[in-house]
Amino acid sequence: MKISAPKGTRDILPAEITRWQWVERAFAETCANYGYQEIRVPTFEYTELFERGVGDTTDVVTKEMYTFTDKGGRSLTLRPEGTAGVVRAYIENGMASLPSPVRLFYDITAFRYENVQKGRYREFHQFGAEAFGAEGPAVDAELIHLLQQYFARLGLKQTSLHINSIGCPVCRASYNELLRDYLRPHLGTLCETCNVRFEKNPLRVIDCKVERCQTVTKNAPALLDNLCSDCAEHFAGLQHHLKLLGIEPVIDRGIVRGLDYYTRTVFEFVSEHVGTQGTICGGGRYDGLVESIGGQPTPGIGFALGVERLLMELEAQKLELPQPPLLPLYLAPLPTTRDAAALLCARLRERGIGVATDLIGRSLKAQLKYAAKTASAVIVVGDTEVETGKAKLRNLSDGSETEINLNDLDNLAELLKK
RNA sequence: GUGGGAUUAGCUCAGUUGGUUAGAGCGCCAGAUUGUGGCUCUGGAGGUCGUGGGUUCGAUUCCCAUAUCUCACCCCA
Repeated sequence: MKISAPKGTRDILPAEITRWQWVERAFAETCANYGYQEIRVPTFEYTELFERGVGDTTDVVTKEMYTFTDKGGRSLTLRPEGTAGVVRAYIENGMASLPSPVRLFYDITAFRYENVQKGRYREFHQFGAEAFGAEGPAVDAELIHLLQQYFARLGLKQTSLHINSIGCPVCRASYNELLRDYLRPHLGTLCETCNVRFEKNPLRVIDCKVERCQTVTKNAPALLDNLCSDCAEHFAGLQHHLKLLGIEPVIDRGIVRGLDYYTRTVFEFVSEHVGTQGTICGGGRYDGLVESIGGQPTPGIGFALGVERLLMELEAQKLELPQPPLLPLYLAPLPTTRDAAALLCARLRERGIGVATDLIGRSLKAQLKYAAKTASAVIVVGDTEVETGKAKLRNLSDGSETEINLNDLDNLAELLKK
């Protein structure tokens, strides 16, 4: 045991792969119901894409990227999130000429160099969806409804939807000045980080967790109350659509989001179980992103969902998760009938039946023990059975036996499918 | 980047006030009159006690460093 998996990575073993496949499949099917099509984009991109797309002042870009130089001297980066790559693909492949809006979803691994803790890894999985070309709030509501339906399908409860609007560049700029004016007299009270935030992105001061910062910001003007009329109308429209769909959001002025590209609508699905990593899913609108990466001005909105966090939450809620299936049949030969069993096994597999037989010369007793753990039925293939063709199919869960004919494989295959 | 806890068999963990061949349960493999599983009994395989230094006659045990895991801050999914 010399080499272990790198820090922040983990193996997903057969014992848990079934639940992964389950959430992946449910996500793909839910997206399909809403007209979202899957897109697969590269695991690494030119570093510049993330610097421009995610924002070169964000923690994700400045401190957490896996960046390297390849043998051709290019600076490449393992994707820290999915949106930038999808936007790049949208532009590069001329998808703007497709019928609008363009709806896409993805299922990816992403990479961030940061300290590991509960629900957070250096290589992690995200599901996401993006919609391009729709400006009005209806598409915002569509994505939120999609997520709500996905969670319902999985049986997930106790997650609440938090929404906010962080405005457009115009109203955010004027708000930032308003906020700075409010904060300036209190700079001495604010923590060190917040003094940096004051210059860089004063919005973030509001969600600082240091107590003395919170007392300062308690009466600070809220961005939500200082939106320009277009943004305010958009946010009101979103609430109207959500109400129409029967979704009740929590208006949360504290949602700010750490990625620079967000505009207007931002939202999170939050759980109470996962502790401080309670945000299972986060997303928002990014109306300026396509243009800043070099495309035509195009409104866009999307979300990313942390798959590890989703699975943790499903477990925390003690929901019944699918278990790895047992093999339908095990064939137990004796030393004299190994060839006959091997042939029978192959013939059944050719008919699409999941079946296994002994490969290592185990005793009959040991084979039955093995079968009890790995299969749901067993047939002992002995000399008598091979000669007469008559054998017993034993159900390993209740011990019941059924007479079968080893020469009538189609019939046996039918029986096993039940 | 900062701080707390941990690291002994595949897994969950004992243990030694520093002393010969380091233990248990589960799991795995095999056997209990050589054709019938789950229970029981018996036996077996499997460990450089995370790694590297130091103190000591002697270190799994004490000290230092380091790695990894884990939890939290920050940030994010």
